[in-house]
Amino acid sequence: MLSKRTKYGLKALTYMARNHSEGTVQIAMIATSENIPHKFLESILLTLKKTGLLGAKKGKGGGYYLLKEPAEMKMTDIIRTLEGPIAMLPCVSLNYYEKCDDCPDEDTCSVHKLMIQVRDNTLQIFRNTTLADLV
Amino acid sequence: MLSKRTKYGLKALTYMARNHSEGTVQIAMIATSENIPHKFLESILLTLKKTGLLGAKKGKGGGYYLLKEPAEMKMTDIIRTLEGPIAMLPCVSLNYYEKCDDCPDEDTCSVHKLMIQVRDNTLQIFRNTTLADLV
DNA sequence: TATTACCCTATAGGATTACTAGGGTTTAAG
DNA sequence: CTTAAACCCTAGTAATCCTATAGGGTAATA
Repeated sequence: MLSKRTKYGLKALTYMARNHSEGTVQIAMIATSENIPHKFLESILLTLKKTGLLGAKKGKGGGYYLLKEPAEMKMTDIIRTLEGPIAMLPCVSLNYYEKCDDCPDEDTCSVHKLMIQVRDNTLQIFRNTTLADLV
Repeated sequence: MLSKRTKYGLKALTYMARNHSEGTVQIAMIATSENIPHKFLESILLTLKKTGLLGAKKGKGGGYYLLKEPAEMKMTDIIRTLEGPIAMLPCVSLNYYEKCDDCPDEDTCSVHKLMIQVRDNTLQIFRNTTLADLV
């Protein structure tokens, strides 16, 4: 299951992509428009900024803005930033790999093989979808 | 992310499928062989029994056994029993549907559409994979 | 210089996860 | 018919994560 954090983040980014031409967007705008708790959204946009997906301008008339064209922003990057691993098991994660405690040998683990299939499939969708596709 | 509960359950079922010809299998056997905490596994097998995937025989010489041929046991059934919804959002779940609080209209929600894609893809894998494929 | 809007830390309440404890009940074997 | 094996069931618990809020600090602009 996706966390609300990720879902909210995606909705916020989509909102920004829709209003892309109009410069900066304020937290409050997005929050009310997309029904996201203000302070929660604030922390989400902050992490998106830290990972280089968003830029921000302080002071009056400030706000957040996309650092890349929507068509350049892949789902893989967004979701990994907000949610973490895309894989369903740590032992099949490309970016957050971790060995299983119980499994003596990954190559012969049947669950491992199955989850690699799922991961590859999901990854293909996320790689081929950009923010522009969501608008 | 899959819970350990689901992962352990899948491993246990696979173990049972491998030793399918030999009648009942005891919890202790599976637990030691697959490195699963005994009592935890007990509760997992219990729920698999309640949903009709496993049968059990009490008393000396008893144990658990598969109620269907491995080739008849679909991943969808197993995973839904142990993990719950397969979808990444409640609003795209077939079996555990729930409306989102924030979303006024699902049909125009971009995140919704994306997650339907992912669900359909994952579902196709799980529908076409049986316990026999894992052995 | 006042206001706006982002920036940052801390934390609280609730849910979920991964177990563990402790015993009850049924069944088959000796 | 007794005993021990093995499933059955109910609680509970420590740790972690999730969602969200509080409260103020800082930079920039009008």
